Amino acid sequence: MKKPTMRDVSRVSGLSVYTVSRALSEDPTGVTAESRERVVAAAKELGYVPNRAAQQLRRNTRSSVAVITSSTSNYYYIDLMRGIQGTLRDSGRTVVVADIAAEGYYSPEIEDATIQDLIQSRSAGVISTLALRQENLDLLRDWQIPIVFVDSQPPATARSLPAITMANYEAGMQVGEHLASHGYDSWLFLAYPVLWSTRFERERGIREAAEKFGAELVVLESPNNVDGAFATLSGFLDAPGATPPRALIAGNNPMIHGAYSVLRDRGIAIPDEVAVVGFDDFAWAGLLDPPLTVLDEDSEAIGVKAARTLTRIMDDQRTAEDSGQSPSPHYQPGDQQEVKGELVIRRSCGCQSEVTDD
Amino acid sequence: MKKPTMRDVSRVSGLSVYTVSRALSEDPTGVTAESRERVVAAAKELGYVPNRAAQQLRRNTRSSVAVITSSTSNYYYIDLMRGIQGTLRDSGRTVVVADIAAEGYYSPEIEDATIQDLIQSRSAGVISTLALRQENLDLLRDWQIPIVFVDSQPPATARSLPAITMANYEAGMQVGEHLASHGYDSWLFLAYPVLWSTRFERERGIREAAEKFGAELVVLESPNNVDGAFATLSGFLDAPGATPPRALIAGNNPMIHGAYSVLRDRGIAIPDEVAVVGFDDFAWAGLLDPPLTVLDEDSEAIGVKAARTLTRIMDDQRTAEDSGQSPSPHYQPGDQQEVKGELVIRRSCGCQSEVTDD
DNA sequence: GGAAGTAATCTAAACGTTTAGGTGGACGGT
DNA sequence: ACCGTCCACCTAAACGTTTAGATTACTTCC
Repeated sequence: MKKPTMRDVSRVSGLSVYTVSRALSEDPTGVTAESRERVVAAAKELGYVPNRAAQQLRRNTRSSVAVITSSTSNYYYIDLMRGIQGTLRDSGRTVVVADIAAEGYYSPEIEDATIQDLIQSRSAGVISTLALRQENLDLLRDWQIPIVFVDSQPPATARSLPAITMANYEAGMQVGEHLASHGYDSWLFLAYPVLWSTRFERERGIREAAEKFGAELVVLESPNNVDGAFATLSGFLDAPGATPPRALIAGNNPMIHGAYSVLRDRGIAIPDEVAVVGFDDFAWAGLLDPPLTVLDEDSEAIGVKAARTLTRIMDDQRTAEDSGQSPSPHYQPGDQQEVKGELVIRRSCGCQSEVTDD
Repeated sequence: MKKPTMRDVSRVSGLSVYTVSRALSEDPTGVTAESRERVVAAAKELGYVPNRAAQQLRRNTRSSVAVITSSTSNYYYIDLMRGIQGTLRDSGRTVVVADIAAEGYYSPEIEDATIQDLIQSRSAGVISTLALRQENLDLLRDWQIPIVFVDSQPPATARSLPAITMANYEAGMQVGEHLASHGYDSWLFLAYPVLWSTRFERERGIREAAEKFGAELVVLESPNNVDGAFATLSGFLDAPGATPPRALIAGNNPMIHGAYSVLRDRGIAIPDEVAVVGFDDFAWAGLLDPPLTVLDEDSEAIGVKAARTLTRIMDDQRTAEDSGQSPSPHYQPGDQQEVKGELVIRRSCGCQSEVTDD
């Protein structure tokens, strides 16, 4: 079967391609109801489906939104994507996923290649969970592709770009306060690399809390995956003369997982010997042994907000273009939003009362 | 900044668009090294990036692979995607994610719209975690878009299509045998809808095991999400005269989650009062309370196999087309693979010995 | 020196859409 | 009967690439 084109529909219906195009468009003005019916019938008979590449070329439109992520080892990504997908579906845009730091190891080459790819396919917009290289941000700007950061901040040199983030400093502070309220005075922050920019503010919050409450703080950096966290924490505990902390703060999902595994393997009791608090809630947190106290960031809501912000920017861009103005993305101050995190208290921190959630 | 086209590069370099095109192509034959340098320099100076829509239109090629999923409430999806993404990246194809059953509720309209969309964008191939409507399979066939099913089977009317599945019948059997070995004789299978075709074989295996070992079996169908599972199981237990089963088999991740939540909320001890076995391993299974015995299907390996199979088919297709033959996708018998599941014994089934994993 | 070959380059026609600018006919008002 | 309006429709030119076929310049060989 040869793929039917608009010309075929034109031939079968006996109407010109112009009329066919008009009849099949969103807003079929200038076409009699009867003609349109003939066109639709012919299209159906032939199994005609428009060629998007040709449409995009001619109309100079973009249709897909790329999500740049370090996703796949981090479970919050599922909720985030759900939020993004659900919101974007309504606006009729496709979601393309580009994982540039699979398994927690980041490579600049993959980042560059990915950006090139996005530009080649003339993406409509980008949502990124990672800070990107300045060079690549410049490229996106030149090509007028709007970007929204989620979870992570834009890099220091481009702080005005839209970003939906958690109030990470306050979150770190909050965690620290809670640990202090239990009387713990030696803390360990098991952290992922700074490439994920949430790290910076979270650490700052924790650090200030430690100072304020006179706790001792060790920050331990691990690759952003479970095995790395496991190895890093094991290595720390095995070092000669090392003393385990009284409380452990796990920076994100993989860190939590690694930490729980290490503690369980060594028979260290949570929370009696070491208390644990994690960042980023996830479905199973309440069913772990013991149920994990986390600072929850509501990833789905963040995803929804990011998608909405991006949609607004893209829509503005299109109307600006239609009225002949510059199609540069127009960012507003309100495009930077902070979402408050919430401490979900379960038992790993030492609290008795477990909140009833799932 | 106006977006530079090939014509601009041609003007700046002083060479024709033909030479520019050749010089920038993968295999720059018929161009002097010097000319090519001039072209590359001009392209770089202008910040030229080829327009993929134009390329696709002219070359009649496809570049992106769509993953159709019911993903986002099911955690095995992460591992699956990791397998697919990693494999496909190497072959230079983009991955597009289309979620047609978010939250476990499926809608045929979304399925149809998604398929239309895939055809419009002339996708190179499809990987689907769900059985699709016959009508849509016909469409994909007409448009010569190859498809590989993962996890799920193709629908009954198209059994010859490629599929990478777990040996679900054997898996069900295996679970049944293990429960029987503990002496449990009343089982409850908490299942998701048949739309996810793994359901059928899993149930058959369990059913036959129940017969073989003389156990009583109740099958309870729930929407494919956590809340649905919670409600369904609660409803069952609350029914007048209902007796809780001695063993509960949870059909997949959301079912496990719902079941664990219900049992914990009601203070029913696992495994002493009700033993639990789940399908599909996930990262946290070993850290739950109690650690969950599961039938693991190695989703990442399945993803890798699916992506490899699809890549082979797409490559064949292209070479066939280049040599003037029919570009219909050519499926081989070996494209149907079954991956063996493995019973990972932890404690929720009643076993004492816990395997040390993660 | 000239025929014949070869390699580098060019010109121009596609690919499948959308859309500016025209054509022609029906209608109504004078 | 004439002019002007409107409307449905058409023709043809784009959009940014790739590529078949033509052209040119340069070698090589007799």
